[in-house]
Amino acid sequence: MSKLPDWLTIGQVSERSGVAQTALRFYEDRGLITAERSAGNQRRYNRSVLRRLAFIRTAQRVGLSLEEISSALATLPERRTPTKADWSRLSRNWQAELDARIDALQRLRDKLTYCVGCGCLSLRVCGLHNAEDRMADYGPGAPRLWPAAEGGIP
Amino acid sequence: MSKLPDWLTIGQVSERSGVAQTALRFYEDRGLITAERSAGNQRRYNRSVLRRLAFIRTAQRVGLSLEEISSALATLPERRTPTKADWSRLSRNWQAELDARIDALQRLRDKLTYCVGCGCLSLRVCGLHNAEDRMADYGPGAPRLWPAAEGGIP
DNA sequence: CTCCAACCTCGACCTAACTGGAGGTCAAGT
DNA sequence: ACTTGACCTCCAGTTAGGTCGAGGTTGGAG
Repeated sequence: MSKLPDWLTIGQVSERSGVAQTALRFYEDRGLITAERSAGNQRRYNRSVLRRLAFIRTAQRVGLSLEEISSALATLPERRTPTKADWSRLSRNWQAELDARIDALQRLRDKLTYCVGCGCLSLRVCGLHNAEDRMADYGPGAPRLWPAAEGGIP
Repeated sequence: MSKLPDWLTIGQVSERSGVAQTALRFYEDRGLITAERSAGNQRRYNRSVLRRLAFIRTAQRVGLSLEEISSALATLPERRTPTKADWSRLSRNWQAELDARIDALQRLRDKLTYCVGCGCLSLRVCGLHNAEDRMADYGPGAPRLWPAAEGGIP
């Protein structure tokens, strides 16, 4: 049997994940990933980092900040086995956030679908248009568009 | 009947939309929104800007850049009525993009759901884990994680 | 042992998306 | 006429998420 090592160099991780080496060091700096070091101080990654990176990039792609991702991943110890309780807590938080974002996306998409039919984004009179101007009802000192998004995108 | 004006000041738009005045000027600068000017050079917004802002913020929240949003909105003339052809083209593009993102989000969420069950994000042996390490199959000079995301988030 | 590609750190720089401040204008109220 | 507050422009600064390059070290092949 060939004895392929059970770790990866930064170059290998970069190539396999498509994440630049500079970004990998940056992520490490931010605590999103970790690596052992060789005798000569070079990074030695566990294969599991690939999964972690896939997770990070996917999360990022859908609009989550590195900090949000980081604090989620932080609750998943890379060394110790996480307790099921840790897991459930993290998961519950994320599910809510993800559900909200999926919802927002779908509404955005559906809005577009409707509008193709009626051309209302041209911003004249339209049922949808008026439906969204409801916020005017709150009068001065009016509410924010996304009260639920507090702590989301600033 | 009271004669409430058919336009809004920047302060009113800011309050109703929850978007800072500085951001409104910034958006205008980037061509995302427009405004008439009063005799004294102050911005006078059409109510329709509120809908546009809702759209912008929603799109942004789900990870689209201002440039992407801008180029989409750019095809919707605020003054002329857009042709149905314009509309369909724009819509098709966005639908695809949005569908892709919704998909990514759902996969992310479902992954989490599964993992709560098996604890696989602890990064030991797990069906899912291995399923994702398939990229190793491509060998060196391997592909990117998201070949389809070309031109997406950098 | 010698090479050289691949690695290291550190600090400067970059883009996107804003925010804040300085300094000035405008319109309404007293 | 004066004051006040909402507005204007312009420009510098901030945060997130990185990239780049200089200058130095490592490690595997020959």
